[in-house]
Amino acid sequence: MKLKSQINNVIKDAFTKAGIEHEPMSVSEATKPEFGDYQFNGAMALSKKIGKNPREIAQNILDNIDLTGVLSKAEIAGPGFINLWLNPLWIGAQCQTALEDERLGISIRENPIKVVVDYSGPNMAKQMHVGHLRSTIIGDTLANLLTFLGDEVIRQNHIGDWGTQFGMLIAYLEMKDEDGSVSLKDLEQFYKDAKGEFDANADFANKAREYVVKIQSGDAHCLNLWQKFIDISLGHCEEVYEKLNVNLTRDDVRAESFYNDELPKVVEVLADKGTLQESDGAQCVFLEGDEIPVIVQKGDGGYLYATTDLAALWYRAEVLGAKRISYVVDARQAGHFKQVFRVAKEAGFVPEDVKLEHIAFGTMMDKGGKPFKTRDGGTVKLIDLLDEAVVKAKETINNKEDYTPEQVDELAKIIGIGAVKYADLAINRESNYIFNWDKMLSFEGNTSLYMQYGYARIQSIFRKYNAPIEGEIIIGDALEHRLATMLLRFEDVLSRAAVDASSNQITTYLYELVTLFMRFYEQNPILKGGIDEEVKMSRLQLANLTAKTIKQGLDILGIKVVDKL
RNA sequence: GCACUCAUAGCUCAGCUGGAUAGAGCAUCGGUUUGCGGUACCGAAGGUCUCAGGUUCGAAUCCUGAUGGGUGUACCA
Repeated sequence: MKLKSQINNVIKDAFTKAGIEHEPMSVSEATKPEFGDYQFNGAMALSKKIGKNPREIAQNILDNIDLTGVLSKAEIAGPGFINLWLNPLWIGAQCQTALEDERLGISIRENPIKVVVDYSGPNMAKQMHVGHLRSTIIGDTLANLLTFLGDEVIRQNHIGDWGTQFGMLIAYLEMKDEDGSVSLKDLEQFYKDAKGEFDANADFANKAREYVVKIQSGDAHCLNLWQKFIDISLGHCEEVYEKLNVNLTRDDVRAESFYNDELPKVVEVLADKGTLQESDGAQCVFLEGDEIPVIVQKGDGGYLYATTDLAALWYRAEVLGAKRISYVVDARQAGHFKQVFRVAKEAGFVPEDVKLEHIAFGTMMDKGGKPFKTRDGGTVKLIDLLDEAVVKAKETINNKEDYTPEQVDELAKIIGIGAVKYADLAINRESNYIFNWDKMLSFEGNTSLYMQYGYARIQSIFRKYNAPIEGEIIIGDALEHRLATMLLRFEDVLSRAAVDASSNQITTYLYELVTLFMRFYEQNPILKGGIDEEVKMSRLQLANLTAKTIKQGLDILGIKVVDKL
């Protein structure tokens, strides 16, 4: 239900009837319940354009506003605000419609576009660490969200599988002379060992360098080893994706190496356009206003990540046909993407109408506000963090004796992983955020457990009331009215979150929804004695729609729900 | 040096295209129960939105400057 545009239409009609030629600005949610459900603030803005005083304009709009359908009441307040009340009959009916629909009344985009979401992007030389968490889950949420709204989403995992370090790694793999399944269990250690050998053993170092060249020139033996290495390393990542409940598969992988053949062409095209300049032996594009050039080819002839990114942009826009390309990458790379996007547009790798965006996010910090590290200063492996979350989640489960050990484990997984993801997604992605176990595993405040608890509580109602539900949703009091309105806002929230790629708009909404439901439920009994049958039916349906909305919202965030906690 | 970014309650954070008395949670203090899941709900207290100007009928939000923090600054990705 596109609630806001429904209300906007009513205002628009009022404008037409009132003979106001201007396009009305959009209504917004009322800041307080006393001010109604929505408010229209456009009268003040119009006052100068039309040359009348705002209250007069507001009165004119008010006189022409239709109060028989969507709205039931409208009032002028203050300098010219128009406060709007939704019609209880109408919102009741709309909730009913939503409840009967699989998609909860949320429309599928009429003009869907192809969107590439580039996220996760682990380095095959190392194990995934906490730094990959945000890219992975923010990107996954964006992809889930756009898919749900009807866009054609192409997930792209731009893994780092190319570069000088791989010569060293496969040379070391060969030296160990085994299939890799043992020594690659701990990539971090393997990398360290290889590096140790590289530094200590000149013969090995030479061989490593030799292997870099061999891979790049397509030597079968080396490529074979390299492939084996990548397969195992990617397998580690997939374990993490599985644990994280993230929808990335091998089909989504377009590695750096995938673009190898295109790299010389990128440089050629730029040279043909005349945008290329040599500087200190390197091939560069100097952008107007930027001091630092974009280097696309090194002095020794090698290519750089900007080159690969340009090739990838071309591939995504021209081959895949994307109209929106979203890079979910650490905010520190803002400068890089700004430049690469400009070059891509100016050189025509990407058509003008394609939207390129860097979905930047901040760093994960520890309690002291420092970048998140292990006690000895190393990076925290993502898999360890997730396992710890599950262990800690287990401690929060109260009546373990009600479940089998397997059920407890399953529950702990859902709760623990959900808590980590929710805590991250609930923060405005652009700011750094402080990682805090106690906070994220708390049942209080804007946490996943509060949502889970709310959801489980509703499920408990339906376990108790196991009979057919008939009748209509009747909006009887103020809390029901607010709850129903909140439920109908879901699509507006999702649309907005899709534009801004901001998951925290979804979490904020869910938190408000659950809070509102808890209040509603506190004051409006459902299954207690003395409740009128019609009212009971109505409230059961509101509860049901609330639960479905929570579930759908968390599903987009990639978080599972459980019926019992 | 230059560029980008952030600054909101003791703490952690919301605040959408500028709108009415700036909102939550934690912590503090107080209240609600013969309890449909109290891991809940209600209330109190807590703010010169870093500072100084400007634009506007109207600014936490937009612009300029200052201060303080973070990040980036050509052949790594």
